[in-house]
Parts: sequence; C-alpha cells; structure tokens
Amino acid sequence: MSRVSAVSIVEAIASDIRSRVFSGELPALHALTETEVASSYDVARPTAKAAIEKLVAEGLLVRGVHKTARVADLGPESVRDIYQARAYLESEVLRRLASGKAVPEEAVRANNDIAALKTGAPLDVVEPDMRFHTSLVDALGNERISKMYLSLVGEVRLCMSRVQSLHLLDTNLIQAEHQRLLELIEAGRGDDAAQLLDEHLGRARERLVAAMGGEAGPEADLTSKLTD
Amino acid sequence: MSRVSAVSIVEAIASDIRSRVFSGELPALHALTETEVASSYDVARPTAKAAIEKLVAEGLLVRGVHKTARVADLGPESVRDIYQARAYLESEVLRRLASGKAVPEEAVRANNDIAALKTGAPLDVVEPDMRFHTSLVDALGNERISKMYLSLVGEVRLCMSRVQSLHLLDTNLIQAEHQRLLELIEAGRGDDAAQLLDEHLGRARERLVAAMGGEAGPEADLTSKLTD
DNA sequence: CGCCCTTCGATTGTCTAACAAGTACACAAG
DNA sequence: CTTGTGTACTTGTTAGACAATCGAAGGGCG
Repeated sequence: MSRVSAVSIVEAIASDIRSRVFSGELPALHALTETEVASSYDVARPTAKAAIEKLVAEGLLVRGVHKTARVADLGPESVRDIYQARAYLESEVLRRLASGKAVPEEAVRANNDIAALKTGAPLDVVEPDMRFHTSLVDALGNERISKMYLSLVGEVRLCMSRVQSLHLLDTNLIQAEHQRLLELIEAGRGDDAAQLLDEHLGRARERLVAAMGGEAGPEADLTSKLTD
Repeated sequence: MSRVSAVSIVEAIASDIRSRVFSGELPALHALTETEVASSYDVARPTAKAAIEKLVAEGLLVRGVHKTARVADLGPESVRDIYQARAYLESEVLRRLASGKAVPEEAVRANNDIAALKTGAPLDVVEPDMRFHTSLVDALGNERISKMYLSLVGEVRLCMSRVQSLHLLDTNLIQAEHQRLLELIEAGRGDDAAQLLDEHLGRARERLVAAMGGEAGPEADLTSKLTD
C-alpha cells in the first residue's frame, strides 16, 4: 500500500506509476489491472481507472476495449517514429533559433553538465541530455510545441527503460555534437544545424533500435526516408 | 435526450459535444456541468465526467480544480501560439516533402476542391483547406506528427467557430498559394516553400486575431488578403 | 453606506456496491 | 487436431452517497 498525496489522487497515482515504468520496475507488456492498481494504492476502482486512462492517453500504457492495460511495448518501428518526430520538431526549432542567433543559456548549462560528469554510469547522461534538447525546444516559447515535445520525451524515456546497457553512445561525442549545434545556432547557420541534428538523432535512433533487438536499419541515408 | 451509440458511450458523447462546440452551438465560456451533460445524454455522471475530461485533455474545454468545465476561450495569444505551432510543424513537413519532391495526391485533390467551389458561403472553404494542410502532414507517414497536428487542427476549428464572418479569406487567393506550395515542393525548393508557408499562415493568423478583437500584427497585410 | 466575514447552495472529487458485457483460457467433445 | 462451450476474470456503466471546495448571497461592523 503505497502512500501518495498531492494535488489530485489520480494525478499522484499516475505520476507514481509513470516513474515506476520509467525506472523499469514495470517491464514492457506488464499487465496493470484496475482492481490491482486500486488495491495497491488503496483507492476505489474508478480512481485507478482514471489514472490508467491518463497514462494510456500519454502513450505509456496501451489497452484495447475490455482488455487489461499493459505497459507499452515499443518496437523498432515505434522507436523510429518517435525519433523521426523528434527530428522534425527539433530541426525546425534549430532553424528558428539560428535565425535569431539565440543560444539558450539552459542548453549551455545542460551541456556543461554532460561534460562535467566523468562517471562511468551510462544512465547519468540521459537526464542532462534530455534537458539539453528540451531547453532548446522550450526556448522557442511556444506552449503547444513544448507540450508536444514533452510527450515525445516521455516515450523516449520509455524506450530507454527497456535497454539496460545504455552504453550506446560515447558521452564525449554527445557533448561535442551538442557544442557544435550551439555554435551553429550562434553563427546563424540553421540549415547546417538541422542537418547535424538529423545525423545526431539518426545515429542515436539506429543504435537504440539495434540495442532493442530490432534489425539494425540501414544506417541513416537520411534523404531517402521521407515518404517511407 | 440525444441518442448516441457507437463503439463507446464516452467517445460518442465526447464526439457529439465536440461537434457542437465546432458548430458554435456551444459558445466560448459556456459552462458544461457534469450533471447537466449526464442528464442531457441520459447517462450516469461518471460517464459524462469521462467525456468532459477527454475534451479537456484535447484542449477544447478548460477547467480548474473543483470548477465547472467551460468551452475554451482562445484569446489572441492562444491563436498566435496555435498558428505558430502550425507553422513550425508544417514548415519542416514542406522541407522534407520537397527534398523528396513528393507531392501528395490528396493535397492536389483538396486544392482542386477549393477551386471548384464557387459558392459564396465562406464556411465551405474551411473543410477542404484543412484537408489540404492535413494531407501534407500525413504524407510524411509519421504517426506521432500526424496526431500532434490533429490536435492543432481541433483548436484551429475552435478558433474559427468564434468568428462568424469568415469573409476574411479570398478563396482564389488561398487556392493560388496552395498551388504555389505544391509547385515549390515538386521543384524541390523546400526553403522557399517553408517561407511562403510562413507568410501564408502568418497573414491568416493576424487576420484571425484581428477578427477576434485583438490587435493585428504587421504580418496581417504583407501583400494581399487571405486567411486560413 | 460600503467592506469583510459567514453561511449556504451548487458542483466536483471520491467511495461503495452492483450488474452487464466482453475477453481469455481451459476443458471437453467431435 | 480442431471446434465448441463454459467458467472466471476484467472492464464498461450505473446508482447513490458523502466530503471538500468554490461562488455568491446575506448579515455584521466600521
């Protein structure tokens, strides 16, 4: 019986389940029955139902009609879809930022944090990395775009919770590419920044796909994939 | 007592309320209490509650804690946010389509439909216009991007329901700019297409803002009149 | 006379209990 | 081995109820 209380019981339960999914405590395809959730949090079934439906709307859980909700099982095609969507959004963000030569301070800070951590724990890079990308998007100041990106970030974290060995990318390489992106923004070279980001995300995407057991797609060839 | 039955009662009620909001039958700030919805559709209150919460999640309704749900009142800043988000998304879409010189057939059809309607009813242009833009986004084949755009379209339609006199837009002008966009895609000139779209949406945005009582920005009359 | 405080109605958040309907799995029959 | 059936589990929906909270109306006091 976990105790949670915040602004709303439903939100508190949803938040707790969300973190348990991200931490990997609830593996993919794990079933989440309404009565089970209700009893484990000591609430009524409708409350548990609301929390589950909230997470289903976020994409963390999936369920069909009259079927138990399960932790989403994101296959390689989903990973590609998510990272492609990220690329679409962030490419345009970089162009707009570059056209104003606006380098977000928070992004600089986040990348410095990446450079600072010399620990071998591969998981520690995820948080500042996400903060870097999120701060770029937020710098646009568009409420809806930020919200959209937030939902993508949630799914990205869900992907990563499935891969224990996150030694997919070298920390130094990540930090260097981020630095380059910031420089391109400052130089007003939006097109180059967008292209670099495409490679940056494309590489991460295919590494992640491979780590998840999916057939490692033909590495990049970013120009031919747009209608596919 | 309206009769609705489809796949899910909640979804059916939400869908009906949605269309009533779009049609303007439910004006901005109109209150929608749970009991009121429940009795009008002859369902239990939790069912009505679920439908309302679904629409709140979509952004069509707004409500604070312990406050009755109301039809969203989108002010000028919200309209700008929405149209800016559209511009960000669609700009990148156009670039990607142009890089593959892929002109979606459905977009061509939709634009032909705009050209075909010579009726004076200004409302008739909304549907094919939305279909034009949506088909461009859908042509990317990215599930999440399409879903994001769909939610934006919903809010755009909500904006339009607030403006009775949709005579802001000249049908011929819209059709001509759409045609030009398609030509630029076919020519592979992504940057030019993105820029034209920015102007296209920017003017529409400021015209809509002005029609809603806000103060139009400088983009309102760059060349000639049109609204999207 | 006007302002602050209290009170009250209305509305939402949540609970308990229950029934109906659908799915999934096992088990038996052909 | 396939097919059909049946039972248990789960979800969809309803009803009624109580507590918490918000908004507004009304009374007390400066």
